[in-house]
Amino acid sequence: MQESTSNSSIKDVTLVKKRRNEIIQSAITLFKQKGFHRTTTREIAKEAGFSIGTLYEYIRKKEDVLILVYESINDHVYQHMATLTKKDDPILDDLILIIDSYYRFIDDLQDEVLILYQEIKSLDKTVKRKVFQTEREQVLMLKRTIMAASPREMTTEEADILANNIFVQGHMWGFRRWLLQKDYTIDQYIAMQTKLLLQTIQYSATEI
Amino acid sequence: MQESTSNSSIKDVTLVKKRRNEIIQSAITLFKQKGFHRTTTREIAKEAGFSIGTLYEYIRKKEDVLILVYESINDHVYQHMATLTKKDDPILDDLILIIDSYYRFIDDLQDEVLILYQEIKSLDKTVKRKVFQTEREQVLMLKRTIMAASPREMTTEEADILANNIFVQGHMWGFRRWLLQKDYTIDQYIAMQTKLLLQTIQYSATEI
Amino acid sequence: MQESTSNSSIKDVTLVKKRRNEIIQSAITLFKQKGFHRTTTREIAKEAGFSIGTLYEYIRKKEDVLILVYESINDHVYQHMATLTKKDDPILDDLILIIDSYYRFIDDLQDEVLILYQEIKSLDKTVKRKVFQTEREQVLMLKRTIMAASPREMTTEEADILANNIFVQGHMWGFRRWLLQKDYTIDQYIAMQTKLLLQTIQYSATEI
Amino acid sequence: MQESTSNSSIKDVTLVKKRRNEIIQSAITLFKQKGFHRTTTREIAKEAGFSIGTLYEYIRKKEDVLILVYESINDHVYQHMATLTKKDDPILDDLILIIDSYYRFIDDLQDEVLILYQEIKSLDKTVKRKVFQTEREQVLMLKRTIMAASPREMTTEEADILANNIFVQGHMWGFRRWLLQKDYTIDQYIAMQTKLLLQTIQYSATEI
DNA sequence: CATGAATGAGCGTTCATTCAT
DNA sequence: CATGAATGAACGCTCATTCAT
Repeated sequence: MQESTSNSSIKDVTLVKKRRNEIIQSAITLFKQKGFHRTTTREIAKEAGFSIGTLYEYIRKKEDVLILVYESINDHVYQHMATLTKKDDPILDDLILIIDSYYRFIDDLQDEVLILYQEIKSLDKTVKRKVFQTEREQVLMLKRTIMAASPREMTTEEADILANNIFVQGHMWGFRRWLLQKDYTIDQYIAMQTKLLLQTIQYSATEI
Repeated sequence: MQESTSNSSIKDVTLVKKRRNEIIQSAITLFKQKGFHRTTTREIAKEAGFSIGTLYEYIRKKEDVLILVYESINDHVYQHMATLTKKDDPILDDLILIIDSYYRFIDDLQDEVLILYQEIKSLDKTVKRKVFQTEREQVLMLKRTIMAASPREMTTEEADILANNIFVQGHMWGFRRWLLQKDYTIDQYIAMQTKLLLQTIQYSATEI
Repeated sequence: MQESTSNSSIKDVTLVKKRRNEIIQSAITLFKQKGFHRTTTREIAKEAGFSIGTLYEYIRKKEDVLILVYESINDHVYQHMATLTKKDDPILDDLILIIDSYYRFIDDLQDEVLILYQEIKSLDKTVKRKVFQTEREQVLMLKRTIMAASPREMTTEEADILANNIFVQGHMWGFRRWLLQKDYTIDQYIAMQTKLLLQTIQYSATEI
Repeated sequence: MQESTSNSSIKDVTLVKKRRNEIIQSAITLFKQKGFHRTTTREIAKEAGFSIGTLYEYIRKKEDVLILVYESINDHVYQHMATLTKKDDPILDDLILIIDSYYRFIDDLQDEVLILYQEIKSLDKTVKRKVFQTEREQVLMLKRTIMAASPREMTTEEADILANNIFVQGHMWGFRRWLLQKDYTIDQYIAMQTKLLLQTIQYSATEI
């Protein structure tokens, strides 16, 4: 999935991978604190432990750092969702576990998800589209699991909106903290959202 | 509610109000297009129709513009929610109308809401807290309406999570467009989310 | 003739003219010493007596300075040639005076002409073409005068090559100094070149 | 003639010669396209087929490349002129052939001569003087031939200025292309300049 | 001898902010 | 009150040069 900013003046491929990971980690640390625009390339280099010149041996423009960061976080989240939903004939208990695991995963990655949301406008169109596509695929995986795990017949539209809601409510836990994390622990939040979901799934669709 | 960046070298209070509104409108126009960081103070002044010198008679720093914009959008959204939920003994149909009106309102203000989400990290702590507080109050108003309108007994936690979900799912319509607006019209989205809510509300809480 | 880099963020037109002249004079001083590439924008600003920020209120890019310098020198030289050759029915003595005046003028502008020759490759295509055109026009004016002043019939090709030679031999005095200024004073150089020209002009063209 | 930047960390003399020639050819190729300042040392090394580290085994500074190039072109042009003018008792026809051959030679080396003219300011004083000296010697050889070949008595000053004119008019063909190569082919240019020269040489010097 | 990753001084350029008019 | 010319710190980025391997 990840191919990224391919061009680098450095020939040693494993070194490129290593250095770019250092760049990504440093950038995430700084972007969490001050965002992309308030972080300077010199700060990224310093945090990564090398000089500004070295930084530019591994990227072409500052925006490339943002792209690397996006691809990294995006990949990370995507891989997790793919692993969670890869089971062939999921039952309701599987779905419950998936949601639990997904929400706890996002809880760990709160700041990274915040970055995804806040700097997307600064991204190049191509990368933006790629990020969007990855998100759509995650929702799709969730939707398939929901339909398979549901004890009752369910329209594809209904499953779709449920998948979207679960997906974004995960993100919401991270980036609307002040709204939620004062009143709930992650356990409570998961319990509440799961309960709501189950009510919906088990409710006979004909009754409305 | 709005008092903000009180310091201005200008004495005429109505003039200050007028000029600041011009600044806010110009800034929103520009922030929608290029975001806060890519918009220059010169551009804001030009868009507002006066000189850079004049701009600085009504603000102290560029960040003040962001604060003015935040307070304005925040006020706007808050006022709408307050109006929607001010009815004394709401029934279920009132709640349905409120959600409908709220989602359509957010649909109109998509770009403004995007600004709220994207530049919040750049804000001063005090202002940030104020923005958070306003959001909490909106959720609170929604929660009260849900509890009052619900045909069955409902725990305060259940109403709270429902209110939060509705609130953020409104925002989500705007800032996760690529995920939703390809597959749904605003009418369909409202219909789906309302249906889900009603299933939940009408479902007997004891059955789980 | 001169219109140049028209765009400036400064509104006061006479101030723009004044500042740009200061930029041109400073740049010429520095380009004489170290050439365009070795001169920094900060040096140009400092030499002109203002800050780097102010410099960039009057130009958009460093290359604009080179363009301004080119247009200025070019204009200057062109105007001189135009004035020299504007007489209606020149006789041989007029031509001799023109050459004398032209060579002395170039002698004064030695360093400026050197700049014209040495940085032309760095110029934008449009400006380059304009410079070339101005040179062609100067040669044309010289050619017309030669034909009019010649005591004998002369083909247009002959006059053309003579005009070209005079024109470039003027420049040559300036930028091939080491070749000439060790052996000749400007007076001697003019005398020699004039003598050669007269020999050619007076020689009956049929005899070859 | 060529000894140049003697300092190299490499001991094998023939290897040094080989590598430096590769450097010179690569540099000339690149300087023709983008000039000295816009060409990077990395590009020179790459074009020459070795690494940047290796390049710096054979030069000390980037300017050394310019020196090598200058010496090479200069040598080349000098050798040609020396060969052309080595005949012992030249007659007028020899002179005509020399000029023809010289102009055609310069025509082939147009871009190289342009380099000579455009970057001379960047050169170290010692090298500059050497280049100048080489040029003076070329003019001198031409001058001797003119005097020997002339059918009439000629003052040394007259021969000197003629030699200078021929020499620079050759260069002029190359670096003032736009002025000449629109209107003349190289054949026509040579014919015209030769005709002018012959008129001058054959004209009885006493008649003025 | 050859390599190429690392360095950092220094470049061109921007733009928030000031202040004399 | 309004103006806009002036400022300079600070940014993103380049590239000649070095040196460990």
